[in-house]
Amino acid sequence: MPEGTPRGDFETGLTTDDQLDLRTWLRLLTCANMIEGEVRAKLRTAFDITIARFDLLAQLDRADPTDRGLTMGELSRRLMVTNGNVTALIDRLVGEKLVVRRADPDDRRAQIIELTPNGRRAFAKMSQAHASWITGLFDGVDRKNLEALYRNLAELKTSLKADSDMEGH
Amino acid sequence: MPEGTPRGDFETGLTTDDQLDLRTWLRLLTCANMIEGEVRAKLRTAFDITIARFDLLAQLDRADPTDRGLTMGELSRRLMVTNGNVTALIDRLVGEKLVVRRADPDDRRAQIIELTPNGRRAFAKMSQAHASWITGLFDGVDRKNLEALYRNLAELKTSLKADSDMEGH
DNA sequence: TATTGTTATACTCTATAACTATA
DNA sequence: TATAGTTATAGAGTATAACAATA
Repeated sequence: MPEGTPRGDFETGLTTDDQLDLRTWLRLLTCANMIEGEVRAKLRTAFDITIARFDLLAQLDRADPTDRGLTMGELSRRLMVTNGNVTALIDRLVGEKLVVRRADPDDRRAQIIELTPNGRRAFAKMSQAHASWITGLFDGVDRKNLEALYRNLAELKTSLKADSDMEGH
Repeated sequence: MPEGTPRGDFETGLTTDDQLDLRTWLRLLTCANMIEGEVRAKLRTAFDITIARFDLLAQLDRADPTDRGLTMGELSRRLMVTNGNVTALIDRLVGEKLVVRRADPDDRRAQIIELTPNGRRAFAKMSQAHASWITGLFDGVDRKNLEALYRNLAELKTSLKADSDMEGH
C-alpha cells in the first residue's frame, strides 16, 4: 500500500481521513458547547436574557443604521430560525421595550423591527459584558494558535455554506 | 505607540486582541450551528432520535466494554447535563428498548445503565450514518487546514477546561 | 449529613401547519 | 397564486427545587 493512502479501519469501515473529519467535528462541538453554556448562564444571571434574544438584538444592532430596521422575514433568514419563532421572540422583546414594531410604508403585510433607544443602550452593555466574558475564556490561548484557528474556521465556514447552498439545486 | 501593541477601539473599548477572541468565537459558533442543524435534521428523519439521546448512546457505547455500563451520575457528568434531565432521556431510551437499567450490586442507591444488544446494533448504524454525513459536510475542506484546525481546537479545549476546573476553587 | 436518583415544574427553543391579510 | 406574518400546537432541552432511599 502506497504511503499516505488512507487506511481503512476494519471495525467501522472508516478511513483515517473520515476519522479526522469526525474528530474535528466532535472537538469543535465540545468547545462550542462549553463556551455557549458559560455565555448562556452569564447572560441569564446578568441580564435575564437568552442567547436567542441576544442574537436577535445583535442582528438589529449590526444592521446598517442608515437603513430602517429589519423585517420579520429578514430576521428569520439571518437567524436561521422559522418565522413563527421570530414572532415569539419579538413579542417578548417588545414587552421588555427593547424593540418596536413599525408598519412598513411600502408593504402593508410587512413589519419593520427597530431597536428602541433604550434597547440600543441595553444591548451595548450586554455586548460589552459578552465580549469581556469571551476574552476571559480565551485568556490562556496562544495568540498564534488563535489566529490560525480564526483563519481555518473561515475556510470551514465557506465550505459548509457552499454545501447548504447546493441543497436546493 | 510601539508596533504590535494592541490598539484600542475608541467606540467599544475593545482591543484588537479582544476582537480576535470574539470573532473567533462567533465563527466557531456559526460553524457548529450549521453542522449541528444538519445533523439534528438527519438524525430525526433517518432514526427519529435527538442529538441528546444520540450523545447519550455514544457515551454508553464508548464506555470501557469490560466495565459495567455507567451510572446515572456518571452520564450526567459526562454529558454535562443535570441529573433530572438524564432521568428523562433514559426513560425514553428504555421505552425504545435501546438501554436497560440494572441495580448496582455495590450501592443500592445507584442504577447502572447498559446498552441492550439491540441498542448497540442500532447505535452502530446511527454512528456510521453520522460519520458519513460529517464526511460529506467536510468534503470540500483542505486536509492541511483540517489537521491544523484539529490541533488548534485541542489547545482551546484544554484551555477552556482549565478555566472551568478553576471555578470551584 | 451527604449522595443517588426521581419527580415536578417552569421556561425556552424548535418545527410544522393552518390561517389572515396583502401583493 | 405567492408572500409576510401570526397563531396554535407538539416535542425537546435546561434549570431548580423538593423528596425518598441509601451511604
